[in-house]
Amino acid sequence: MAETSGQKLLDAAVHVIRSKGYSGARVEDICAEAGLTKGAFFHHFESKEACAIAAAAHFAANADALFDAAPYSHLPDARARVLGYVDFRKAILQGELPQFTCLLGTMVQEAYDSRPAIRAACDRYISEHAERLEADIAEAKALHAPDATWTSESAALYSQAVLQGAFILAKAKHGPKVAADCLDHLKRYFETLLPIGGMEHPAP
Amino acid sequence: MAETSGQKLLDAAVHVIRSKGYSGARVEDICAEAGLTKGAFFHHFESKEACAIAAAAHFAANADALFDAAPYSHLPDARARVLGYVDFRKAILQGELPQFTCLLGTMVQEAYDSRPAIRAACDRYISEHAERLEADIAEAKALHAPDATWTSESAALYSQAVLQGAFILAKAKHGPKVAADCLDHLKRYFETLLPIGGMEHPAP
DNA sequence: ACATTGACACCGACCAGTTGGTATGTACCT
DNA sequence: AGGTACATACCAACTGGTCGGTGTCAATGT
Repeated sequence: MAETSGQKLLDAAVHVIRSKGYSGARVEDICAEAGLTKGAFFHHFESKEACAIAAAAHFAANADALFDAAPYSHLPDARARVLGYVDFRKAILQGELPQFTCLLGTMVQEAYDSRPAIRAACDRYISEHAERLEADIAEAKALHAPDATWTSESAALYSQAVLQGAFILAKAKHGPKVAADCLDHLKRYFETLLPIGGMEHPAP
Repeated sequence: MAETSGQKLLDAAVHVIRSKGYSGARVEDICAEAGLTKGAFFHHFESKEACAIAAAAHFAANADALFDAAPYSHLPDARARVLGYVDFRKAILQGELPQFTCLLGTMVQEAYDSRPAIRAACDRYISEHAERLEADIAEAKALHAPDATWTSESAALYSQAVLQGAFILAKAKHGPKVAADCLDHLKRYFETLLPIGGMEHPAP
C-alpha cells in the first residue's frame, strides 16, 4: 500500500483541522476524509486529542522535509538563506487556504487554554521551526550586523508571527494575496536588518 | 442597571470565545459567565452564530473607543501617531491572555470556511481598524517617504498581521513577552519605513 | 388610589440531533 | 491458532435550540 491507514488518518486530520479548527473538526469528518471508519480511528489513536497531537508532529515533520528540500536552504550565504526562506514561504502560498495555512497556529489559537497538551505540542514545533531559521539569522547577523541590539531568536520568532498573522488575514479576506504582501514587508525588514555593506553602525 | 443583560451577554461572549474559540465556546459557558440562563441568551440572539457576530461588532466598538481615547491618537505628527500606535499596542499587553488577544483573529481562524457570515464580520472589523491606521501611515508617508514603493494600505495590514501573529505566539508560549518583542521589531520597521530625514532615496 | 391589562425580560425544564468513545464481529496475515 | 487491522452497531453524554411559564413595570380604566 502506498500510504498506510495511519498516515491517511494523519493527513486527513491535518486537512480537516486546518479547515475547521480543532473543536470544529469532528472525528467522523476526519474518518470520511481518510476514507475510513471510526473503528480505524480509535484503533490508531486513543482519543481525538491524541490524534491532534500526532497530527501536529506529522505536520511538523512534513514541513521539515519541505524546507530541507527547498533550493534556498543549500545556498552558501547565510543572508541569502534568510531572504530565500521568505521568498520560498511566499512561493508556496498556492492552492486553497487549508493547503498552505499552519495547523499549529490554527490549533493553538483555540486550544491554548483548555488543552494544555495541544498547546505544548504547537509551541514545541513552532519553536523548533523558528530555531532552524534562527541559525541562519545568527550567522548572517554575525556577518552583517554584529553590533545590532536585536537578537536572532526574537527575529526568528518575529518572522513566524508575521507568517501566522498573514495566514489570519488571508483567511479573513479569503485569498493569499494579503499574505504575499506581508511577506514582501518581512523581506524588506530583513534586508534592512542585515545590510549588505556590513555593520550598520560602525563604532565611533 | 449599570449594564444591561444584552451587554453582559456580549461581554461574556467576547471573553469566552477569546478563551476557547467559537466552536469550543458553549452557549451555556457564555450564559454562566454572564450570570444568566439560556432563556436570556435566546431571547437576545436568534442563534449562537448571531451572538458571535454581534460580539464581533461589540469588540470592534470597544476597540475603537479605546484607541480614540489613547493619548497617542491626538499627537499632531503623523509619524509619531504611527509609532505611538505600536507603543500603545505593546503597553496594553497586560493581564491574562483572553484580555488582550483579538476576538476577530481567533474566530476567523476556525470559522473562515464553515461560517461565511462570521468570516465577513471579522474581515470587516479588522479592515476598518487597519484603515484608521492607514490614514496616519499615508500622511506620514507623504512627509517622510513619498517615493517609496510600498503602499500605506499594505503597511497597515502588515501591522495587523504582526499583531495577530504575536497573539498566536503569546498563546503558544503562554505569556505576552514574545508579543512585546514582536512589536519592538514592528516599531523598528516603521522607523526605517518612515525615515526622519525625509525621502529615503532622493532622485538622481 | 387602586385594580386590570399586557408587553417585555427572563427562567429552566425539555427535546431532538450530534458527539466522542466503546463493544463486538470479521477478514486477513503469519 | 492467534494477533492485527479494520468495519458495524451502538451508547451515554452533551449540544444548540424550544417552549410554557413567571415576575416586573408602566399604561390605562375607573
